[in-house]
Amino acid sequence: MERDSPAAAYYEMHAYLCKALAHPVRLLIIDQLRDGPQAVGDLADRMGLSQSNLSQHLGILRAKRLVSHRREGSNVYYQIRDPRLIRAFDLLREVLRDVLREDDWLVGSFQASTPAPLPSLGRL
Amino acid sequence: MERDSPAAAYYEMHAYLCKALAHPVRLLIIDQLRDGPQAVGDLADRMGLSQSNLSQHLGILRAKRLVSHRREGSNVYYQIRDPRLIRAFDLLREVLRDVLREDDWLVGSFQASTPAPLPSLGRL
DNA sequence: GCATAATATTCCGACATCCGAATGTGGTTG
DNA sequence: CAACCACATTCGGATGTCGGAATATTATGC
Repeated sequence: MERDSPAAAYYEMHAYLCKALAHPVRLLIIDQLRDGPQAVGDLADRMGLSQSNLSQHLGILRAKRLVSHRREGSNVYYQIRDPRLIRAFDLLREVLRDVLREDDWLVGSFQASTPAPLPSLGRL
Repeated sequence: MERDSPAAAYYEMHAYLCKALAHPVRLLIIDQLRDGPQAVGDLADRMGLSQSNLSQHLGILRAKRLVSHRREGSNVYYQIRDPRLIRAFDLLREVLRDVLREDDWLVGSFQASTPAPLPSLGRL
């Protein structure tokens, strides 16, 4: 494949989109928006995140056109743009479940290399 | 807020998996393995990547259990473990297509001047 | 207009990822 | 075993990402 072919550009953009999924907080946000729009404040409360940090993550999802937002009064409501995003999310989660079932992976390489903790939430 | 709840750990691992998709070269690899196993050397030739770099990316996919590998003679063959990975790949590519159609986010602007902070990953 | 609430953006130090070069490892061939 | 081949791993510097604090923006109520 040529280095700067249109195909290569497509993979770059695809990766650019996927980077939005490559962070636990943003996955949590997507999962929270699964059943409809949510106001930023409510999300922050429920997720136990700082306002600034949540807003930054929402900004990333917004820049990549994965969520849309509208003002309503003094609040801003975010929602998922495309339901296929949820389907992709769920597919990857299924893959993850099977990976975890196959071998004892959790106690192996993962925990060693990722010390980052997270606020809790939600249904699995 | 329990920062180490099982739910949070799940999102962390989900993100850890997604990071494998968050790079154009690894997406290209996944696409190349779509129709069956491939030897490392063939992949390197076809993609025009350095041996070292390809091997590092394969190592990441392998560590996350997204591909499996087997020796055969002096070659090593890689393949996708779970077809749902391909489905997720395709879903996200569809979402990308529509995103690009909605706003004219790409056309002409991707290569010359970046409207939103699109990352330039040097060379593919 | 002023004060306040809700959200966004900027700045910056800490940490993670990327890639090439060099080096290591295991299998094959003579 | 020695020389190669196919591939993996390590090292290091450049570059990118993260999150908190501070600051800016946009509405609402008075």
